[in-house]
Amino acid sequence: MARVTPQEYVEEVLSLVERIPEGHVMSYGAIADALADASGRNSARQVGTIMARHGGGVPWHRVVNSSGRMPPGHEQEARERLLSEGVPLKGEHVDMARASWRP
DNA sequence: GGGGTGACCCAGT
DNA sequence: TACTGGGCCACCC
Repeated sequence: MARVTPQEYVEEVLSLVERIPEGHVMSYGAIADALADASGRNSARQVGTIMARHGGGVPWHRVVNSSGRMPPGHEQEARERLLSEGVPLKGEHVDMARASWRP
């Protein structure tokens, strides 16, 4: 029983992404877990798809996978932005141990 | 109506 | 953290 429409779920995800403080990042799973009850479904994969389709208006570079890996095709851009915000990077991936953030 | 795809995750090694 | 294998579910053809 979906309490919110898919569009509202997208808005929830984008809203949470905008809430991520500078210098920190959040994993897709963490976002899905934080909004799990908002729609009754929890799948990091759906969050990733949402970001791919509607992440153009939010700091998508602050969202990475659990390994600290960046979205394919935007790795360099994400790396530059994270570095500019002071996010601890470890080579080509984010240092989750220090950058991971939780609402 | 059926099948493949993907900005992923977890457990075990 | 890294690598492998298996699972999950909305979206697209």
